Amino acid sequence: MLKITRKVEYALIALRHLRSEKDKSKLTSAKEIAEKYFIPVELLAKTMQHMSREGILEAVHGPHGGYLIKDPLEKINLRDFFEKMEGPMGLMDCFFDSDCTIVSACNIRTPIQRINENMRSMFEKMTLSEITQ
Amino acid sequence: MLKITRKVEYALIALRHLRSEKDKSKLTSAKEIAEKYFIPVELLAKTMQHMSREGILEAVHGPHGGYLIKDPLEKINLRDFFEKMEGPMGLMDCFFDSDCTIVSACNIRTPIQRINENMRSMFEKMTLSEITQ
DNA sequence: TATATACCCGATAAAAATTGTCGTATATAT
DNA sequence: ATATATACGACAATTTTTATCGGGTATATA
Repeated sequence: MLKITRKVEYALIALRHLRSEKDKSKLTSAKEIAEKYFIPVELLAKTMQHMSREGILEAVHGPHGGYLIKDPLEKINLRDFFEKMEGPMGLMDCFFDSDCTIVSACNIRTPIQRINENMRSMFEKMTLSEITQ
Repeated sequence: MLKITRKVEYALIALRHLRSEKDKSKLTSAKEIAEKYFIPVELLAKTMQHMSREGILEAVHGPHGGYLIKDPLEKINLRDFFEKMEGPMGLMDCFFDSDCTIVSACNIRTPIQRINENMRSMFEKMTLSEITQ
């Protein structure tokens, strides 16, 4: 309950690793990171591909290729990051799918929504750079 | 991701219902609430039993029995409530289980823990009464 | 230009967690 | 006595998460 997914976890590990690279222009491959942190290669690869699609990382193909952090992590807040990786964030499903049979009778939608906003705004105030340092 | 469980959801629905009962000494059965909100009876029953074990509700056996809110909901904060219902709250498993193979190499434990504390303290500032009104 | 390396991505399989059901027991009002 | 309601462990079904597989494309280098 209230947990982040492995995908997000792996993404953070990768970012943190890339960030702590002294030479900021050094490329690091998914394989390299996966091995270092004992993460399934394929899965980490996909995760990094995802970040690259979202413009968080920059990818370079071919031998000696790999990834690079694109924009300063200070610029990306945690809410945006989580939602880029996992879609809209909500304590309950009913905020995205609408196929909830209870919905009409539901008596907690509004209050939950309030908490949700609190949570979103909390994450909005934190940036990726705070997690990766 | 970052979702509450149905169990907690059902618990909140039940609390909200009990709370809005005009006659504060009126008992309401699990069956009654389950039918009103289209929740599986057995599941809601268990959830209410759980709340009763935790001292949130008071149970009365036998015909015309049911549940009653025990102490004012203002007194219970959301962190306590969530943790009573679902165990310790943490963004990642590594804060409870210690059987994470990465742990020694993990580079994000500390920062994640910081966010975790933020989240816990956010929920600590809200009480059950805010959700159920 | 052949080859090896690395990114890219959809489909699918395996594992885990959540959600729901069942059977049985206990308490109590009528 | 009986019907109603809570109590609870064990199990089954479902859903979600996690991981793997098989095929692609790009590019450095020999």
